[in-house]
Order: sequence, then structure tokens, then C-alpha cells
Amino acid sequence: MTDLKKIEIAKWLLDAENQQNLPDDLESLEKKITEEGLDKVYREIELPLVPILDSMHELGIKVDAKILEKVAKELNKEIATLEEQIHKAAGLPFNLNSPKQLSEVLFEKLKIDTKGVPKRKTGAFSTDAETLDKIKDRNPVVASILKYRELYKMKSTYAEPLLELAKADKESRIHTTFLQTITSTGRLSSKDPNLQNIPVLSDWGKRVREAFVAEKGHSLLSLDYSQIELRVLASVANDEKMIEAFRQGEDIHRLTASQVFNIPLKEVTKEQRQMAKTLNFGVIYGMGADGLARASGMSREESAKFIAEYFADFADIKRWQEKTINKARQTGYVETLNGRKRWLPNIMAGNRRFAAESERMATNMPIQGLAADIIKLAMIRVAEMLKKKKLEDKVKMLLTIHDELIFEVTDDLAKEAEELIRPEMEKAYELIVPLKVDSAIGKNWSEI
DNA sequence: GACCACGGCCAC
DNA sequence: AAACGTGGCCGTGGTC
Repeated sequence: MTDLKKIEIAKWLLDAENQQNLPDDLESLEKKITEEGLDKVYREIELPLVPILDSMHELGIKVDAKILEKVAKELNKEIATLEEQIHKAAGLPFNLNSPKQLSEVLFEKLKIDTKGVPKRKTGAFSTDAETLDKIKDRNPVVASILKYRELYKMKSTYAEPLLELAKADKESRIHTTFLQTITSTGRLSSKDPNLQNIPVLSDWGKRVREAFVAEKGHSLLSLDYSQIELRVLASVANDEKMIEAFRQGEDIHRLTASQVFNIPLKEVTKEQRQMAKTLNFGVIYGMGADGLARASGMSREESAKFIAEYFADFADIKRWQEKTINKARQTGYVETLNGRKRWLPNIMAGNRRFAAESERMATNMPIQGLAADIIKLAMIRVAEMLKKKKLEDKVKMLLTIHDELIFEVTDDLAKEAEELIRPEMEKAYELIVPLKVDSAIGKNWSEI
């Protein structure tokens, strides 16, 4: 490995946001790494990860260009129809991809009621999906615009660019670059192309996923950590109730619902569980009453009540968040259990918005960051295990997507690989609660 | 041609 | 206005 790479990693670990006061030579940087308690993260996580990410880039993932061609063609046809229909409704042709022009058409030309429609900082009325969804009963053209946006996103961001990349590669494989020194929490990122945001929810998204396939005679194997961030939260906050739930293998969102609604577990409805799920994620992100109201459709007041109820039920989480924010105020940084740090220069800002923003970063980073540490440790363990068992030629790590690893594996070894990799992932880090890994085998990415 | 801010939207 | 954390990519509209 080059010194340059080590220098880049060391600087990132020492101060991802503000690198100007750092030395430039590796020796001084490594001395600082030791002084700052970053040896474990540097030597046991980031450095061993480098060759693994290199080989993932080198190998790439196979794409069936024929599928993408078909998807792109169908998208183009539907997009053309929608565009024509929308221009007719508007009474004039305009650039549908310009939010500025679209806003003028909707709210000036067609005079759609702007009640409850927020303004952007440029002064134009918002045309984002959330807004359009709220006003779609005010004019039938709005639903068509939403559809157009969905399809155009699939075409312009996924189907066509991925097709071009596949065609440019002899073996029709796409080689993303995993970036190791970008994020402020310790996560990896992926670019050119980003393979960590391939669509999954929509029907068109599923068709894009179908184009990512295993090589002939191979299968794709996916293993993902179940609710890793909530497990990390329960563990670092040492919350007895949540810990017990994970130990018992309970449905954590159902438990949360039974707690905040004060009802027995078995009486929790689907809607109550969904609300609790929103609440659980919201807590990880530092969501306030406004955010919960927005996400759940409840009133601000009702949302505030549920958040208060949540923190009364899971008091250790509240205490941990307060402790973490206080630490940030006193030291200027927060850290994961492994010592990975994030500096928060605005934590004491007089401006409440900036300070509050830093407080959310403070309570999120130790959770997101430890989850990132865990999957990185798992990648290293798995790579070592495969090497030891001489399986490197038959089981190949292709992608890492925050809580998920995807492998390409010879068909005869798929089941065996699944059961070899799972325990490596589950043992990668010892939390107070068990780590659980779900898995699937398939011929393309939509099947796993 | 490169870069930028912005609005928008995909993933975990 | 913004409101919920971490990213990357798209097209527009504009500048250099």
C-alpha cells in the first residue's frame, strides 16, 4: 500500500472536516493517530480494508445490457406519452425538467391554489414530490407530473448511464469506486457509478435491479444485518427494555408501539407498528415533533406527545443522548466505541439552528459510525475466512451497502458460503445484544 | 469545456 | 422556511 493512501486515511481519521493544521508526513500523522486513540480504527479497520475495496472495484458486478436496453426503451416511450399529455394540459410546451418552469406553469399559468405550498429559497413555489402529492386533487396534471418525474429519474440516473457503463466494459461488468475517506461518520460511499443507491422500492426500480446478474454458473448472495443501527443504539445507550427485546428476538417496532401506546404487544395494529417504526428511525436521526408530524401525518402536538412518551419509556436512550451532547459541548467531538471521532465545531454556536444541527450529528454519529465499523470488520473477517478456506476464487465480495454485503458465488457453493459468511458477520463485533444477519440467494439483484 | 448553486430524488 | 442522520447523480440555469 502506498504511503499516500495511508496519509489520506490518517488525515481523514484525525480530522475529516478540517485538515489544514495536520502534518503532511506519514510518520507524524501516525504518531498523532496513536495519541488520539485511533490506532484500532486505523490499523485494524481502515488499513486492512484497502485491498478488499480495491479488489471489489477491480472485479465489478455483471450487468445484463439487454435488460437495461429494454427497460430504457419502455421508459422512453412512457416518458414521451406523459410529456405530450402534460404539455397539452399546460397549453404550451415547456421544459418539464426545470422546476422553475414547472412552478410557473402550475401556479401561474394553471393557477393551481398555492395554499400550503412552501416556497424555495429562490422564491419559487416548491414542486417536489411531497408537495405535488398534497395538491394532486387540485388538478389532474399533477399526478402525471409525478409519474413523469419517477420515470425520468429511472431513465436518466439508472437505466441509461448503467447501460453505457456496461457496454463500455468487455465483460459487461460495472466497477464502482468505494470511497473510504469521504464521510464524517465512518461510512463508505460509492461513486462512478453510485451502487449504494440502486432503486428498490418501485416496480421500475425492481426492473433495474433485475439487470444486475450473476456470472454464468454463479449466484448472487446477499447478507444484511437486521436493524443494526437500533441494536447499536440499544447497546451503546444500555437501554434495558430495548436490550431485552433484542435478546428475546422480539419485533422491535412492535415493542416500541406497545410502549408508546401503552397496550399489550399482541394488540398492536399495523398502523401503530408503522408509526413506531418511524419513531425508532426518527430517534436515530434526531427527529423533532415537526419531523414526526410530517412523516406520520399526525399533528405537531400529537407528535410531540409520542416523542415524550418514547423517551419516558426508553429513558436510558434519552440519558445517553444528553450525555453525548454534553461530551460534544465539552470536548468539541463525539466518538464511536472504537474511538472513531467526529469533530463538531458548531456545537456551541449561538445560532440555535446550527447548534441543534450539531446536536443531531452528535447523537447520530456514534450510532451510524459504530454500525459502519461493524460491517467493515465483518468484511475483513470474511475476506480472511475465504482466504483461509481457499474459497477466494469461488466466493467473491462485490458490493457493500451500509448494512449489507453482496457476493458472487459459484452455484455449487452458494448455500455453503451463506452459512460460512453469516457467523463471521454476526461475530464481527460484540454488542450487548446479538447481531442478526438475514440472507438470500438469487440469480439477479431483485431476487436477493 | 469545467465549475457552481439549486431543486430534486435515489439508497441505507 | 425548515423541519431527520449519511451519501451521490441528475438537469437547469448561470459563470468563467
